[in-house]
Amino acid sequence: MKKTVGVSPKVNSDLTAKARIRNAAFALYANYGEDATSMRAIAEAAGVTVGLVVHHFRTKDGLREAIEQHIVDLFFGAIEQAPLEGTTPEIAAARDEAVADMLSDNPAVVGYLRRALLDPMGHRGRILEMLTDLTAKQVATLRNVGVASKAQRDSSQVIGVMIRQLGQLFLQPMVDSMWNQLAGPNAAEDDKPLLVVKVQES
Amino acid sequence: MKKTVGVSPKVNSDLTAKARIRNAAFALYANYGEDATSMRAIAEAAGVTVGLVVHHFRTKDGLREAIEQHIVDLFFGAIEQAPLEGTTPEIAAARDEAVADMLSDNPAVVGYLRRALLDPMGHRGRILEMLTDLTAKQVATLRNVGVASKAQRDSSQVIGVMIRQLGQLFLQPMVDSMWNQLAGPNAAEDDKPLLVVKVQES
DNA sequence: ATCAACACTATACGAATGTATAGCATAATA
DNA sequence: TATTATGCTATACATTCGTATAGTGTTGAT
Repeated sequence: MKKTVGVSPKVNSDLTAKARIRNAAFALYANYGEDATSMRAIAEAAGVTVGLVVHHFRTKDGLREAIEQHIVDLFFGAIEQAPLEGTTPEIAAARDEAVADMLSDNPAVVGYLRRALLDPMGHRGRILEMLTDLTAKQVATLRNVGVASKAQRDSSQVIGVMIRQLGQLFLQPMVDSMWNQLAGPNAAEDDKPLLVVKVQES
Repeated sequence: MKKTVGVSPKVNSDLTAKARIRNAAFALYANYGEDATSMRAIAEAAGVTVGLVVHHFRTKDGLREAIEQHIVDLFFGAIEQAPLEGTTPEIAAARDEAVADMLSDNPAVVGYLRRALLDPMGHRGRILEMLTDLTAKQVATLRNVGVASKAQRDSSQVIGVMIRQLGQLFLQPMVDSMWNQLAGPNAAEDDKPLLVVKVQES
């Protein structure tokens, strides 16, 4: 395997064709959805032919698996690099911020997850399970080091983390769209109402 | 394996074929999305042939327009029948409840709107604009009768109404899915964390 | 230098899609 | 009763889809 230690993953031209294909498909899926994205559109966006897409990923299912694994890697990388020092809320805040930074660096993640998670039952992939598992393992790890608050049940805390980090991102487009229609495009951004999404113990 | 989604055949049996087709398409779109639903699947679910679908709605776009108009009618009908008596918060509560009842009677509305509203950019229909308009007009009407609270700006209140009524419905499946995976299918439902979605003045 | 593995293109095929058209039966209208 | 409109079926067509296959050039190990 050819290594791609170009250290600049943003520059697409330095990437292997396989990575370029995955990135192109990722962006298209995030913007238009998997159903509305053809293999030919992916190939064209990546600057290759359809045959090469099939060669590297075999099927469209394989392509989605690669994309979803990539998303999990991004989450893992973000959480991993958050520092483990300070008080419990400080640690939680640091982890939340690391993930928030990753999401803002990779907008396709938000778009893809919004589409995948709004359809939790019928979705063909397993990205929600994978991310829930990842978050649960992280919470468990923190607990074992004695960091996390033990006041909440495990499940509640995991759900809280996911919803806090993703819920707002999913609903915000709806708020923005309505705000644009109601207040006009040149209204003061400061007046836009603030969206609050959280979960609380029942 | 032929599975009927959403619509009970009893209610369906004395409807016109045109209404049956719209209802079938509505339920399928809500469950699987428009892209994943073929005209032939709609025809089969409605017990007719493809030709009749085309005969009544011309194109797939026409079918979506009919569905979205039907949704607006359902909202309008629900709001219209809410009583205009009592204190301001009582009126607001009555309207919220009327809409909540309608949504619980028509689960396809929730499913359809979840898909349409979480995908505000790529969506081909105009259902978000239509519903925002409808809600805005309702708020204006109440204001003219001197009912609504004037503390909030118009836009904020409209967005608040929409988000309160729909936001939770959209995110709840994600919470449920995670709760199932983390706590198991036979965990006490009472322990499931509560989802909170709201907007506040900035 | 040879040979095998790999990256990649080109073309083709069957299935499924949205839509168009022609025809049939029944009910309304004259 | 004759005619016209309407609800509906059946079939066909062009396009697009995912995927399979065969082939070309290039790289890397022996």
